Amino acid sequence: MLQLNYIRENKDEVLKRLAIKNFKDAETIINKVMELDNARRASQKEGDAIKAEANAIAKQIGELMKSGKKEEAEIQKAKTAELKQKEKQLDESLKGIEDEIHKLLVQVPNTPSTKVPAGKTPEDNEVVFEHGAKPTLPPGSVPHWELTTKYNLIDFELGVKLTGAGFPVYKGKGARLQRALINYFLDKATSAGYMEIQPPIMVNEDSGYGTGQLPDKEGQMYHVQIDNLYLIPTAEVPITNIYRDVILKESDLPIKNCGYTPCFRREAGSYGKDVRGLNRLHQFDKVEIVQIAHPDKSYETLEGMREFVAGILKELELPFRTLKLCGGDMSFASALTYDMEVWSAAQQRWLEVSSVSNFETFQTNRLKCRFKGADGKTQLAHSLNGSALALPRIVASLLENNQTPEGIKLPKVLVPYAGFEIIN
RNA sequence: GGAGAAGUGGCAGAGUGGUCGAUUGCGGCAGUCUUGAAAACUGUUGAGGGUCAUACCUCCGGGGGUUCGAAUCCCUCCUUCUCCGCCA
Repeated sequence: MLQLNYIRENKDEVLKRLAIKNFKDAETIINKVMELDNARRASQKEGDAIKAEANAIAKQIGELMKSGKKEEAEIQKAKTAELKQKEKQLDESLKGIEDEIHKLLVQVPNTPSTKVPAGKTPEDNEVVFEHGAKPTLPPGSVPHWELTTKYNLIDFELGVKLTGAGFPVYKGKGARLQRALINYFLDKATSAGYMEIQPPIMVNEDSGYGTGQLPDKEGQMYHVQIDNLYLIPTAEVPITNIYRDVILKESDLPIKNCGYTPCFRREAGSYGKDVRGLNRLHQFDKVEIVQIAHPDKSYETLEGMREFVAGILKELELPFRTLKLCGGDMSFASALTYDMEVWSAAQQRWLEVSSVSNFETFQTNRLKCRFKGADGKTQLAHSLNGSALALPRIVASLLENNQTPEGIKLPKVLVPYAGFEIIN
C-alpha cells in the first residue's frame, strides 16, 4: 500500500510511475483519495476540538465534585450531552472516510522503480543476463512428465486419487531428489547469511493482509473456514509477517531470513500445456529468501539476491536467463522484479523458477515494519524476497536436460545430497 | 474439550472510576567522573494522527458498551498460565 503522505507530496510523480505499470484508473483514484484525505483532516480537526472541549469539562466536573460543589457539576454535565452526540457523529464520519481511503488505496499498485522498463506484456521484459548453452538432447528424449513415469519418480494419477489434480506423489528417487534439493537450497542460503526459519504453513487473516494476499487475492489461497486460516501460497507470507508491527533498530538491518515450506495455490483458471506435469501445481515445495533492508541499501540488496539465485542455477548446471520485468508484467506489490528462467530442453521453453523483488515500502507500510534511524526517527524499512528456489520446474529441467540413454545424470553438487549420481 | 486465573511501555511490575500516556526498577541513549572501560551520579527514553511549529486528539491484548469522566466497571473475542480430559 502506498503511503498517503507520499502521494500527497508527490502526486505527479506517483501518477507518472503508475502509468509505467499500465494502471489505468490511477488519476481517478488518486484524485479521489486526495479529496477524501482533505475531508479526513478537516473531520479530524473538528472532532479533536470537540473532544478537547469535552475533556476540559470532564476535568472541571471532577474538580467540582471533589470540592463538593455538586450543583455546579450538574450544570456542567448538562453541557456535555450535545458534545457527546457531535463527537459520536464525527467519529463515525471520520471512520467512514478512513475506510473509504483505505479501500481505494489498496487498489493502487506499487510505483515501479525508475529502473523498470516500460512495456505491457512478457515480450517487453528485458533480458539482462543469460548463462549456459541450451543442451541438444539425444534422439528419443521426452518431456519430464514422461520421464517421471518411466523412472517411477512422480505419480500424478495417484495424487489425483488421494487429493486431486496438481497434488503429485513423489516416490523413491523422486522423493529423495526433493529432499536433496531442499537441503541443498537451505544450505546455500544459510551459508550466505540467511537465518533459517521454519514457519507455520497456515496463517491468519492479519498475516494474509500484511503481505497483500488479502483482501483482493483471497481466491488464490486455500481457506480453512472452520478456523479461518489460510494455507500459505509462499513462505514469504509467514516470514515477512514476523516483522509486522515491529520497530527494528537500524543496526538490525539488513535482516536475512530463509525458509523451506510447502506452498499451496489454488491457481483457479489455468489450463493447457502450461499446467502439464510439474509446470504448475497446487502444492509444491520452495525455499524462500526474505530481507528487510535499509531504504538506502535495498537496491544493492536486490542485486545481491539476484546474484545469489544465479549462483545456485550455475551450480545446478542449468541454462538460465534473468529478466528485468517491464511495468506491465510486474506484480502488484513490486517496485522492481527480476525473474529467473531455466531452459526446459524437452519442452523447448523457458520456465520461471524464481522471482526476486524489491517492494520498497509497499509491504512494510501495511505491515508497519519500521526502524529507528540514527536521527531517532522511525521510518519504514524496505522488504525484499525471492525464491531460492521453487522445486518443481527445477526438477522438470534437471530431468529433461540431463536425460541420456543410460539414465538421468544429476549435477555434481546434488550428488552428496541425493546419495546417487544417476536415475535409471 | 471442561474448570479456574491473568493480559499495562523493550523487559519486570504498580495503578481498581477523576489532573494517568500512566509510579518505580531494569535495559537503551546522552552527559559528568576516568588515560580508557566499569562503577557511581545526572538527564533522557512508547506509538499514531494533527500543526509551519506549538496546542490538541487517539492508543493500557482486539472489538463493543456504561459514565460528564474508563487502564480501572460490563459484554464479547483472542492469547497466556494452572488443574482435569484427550493425544503425535
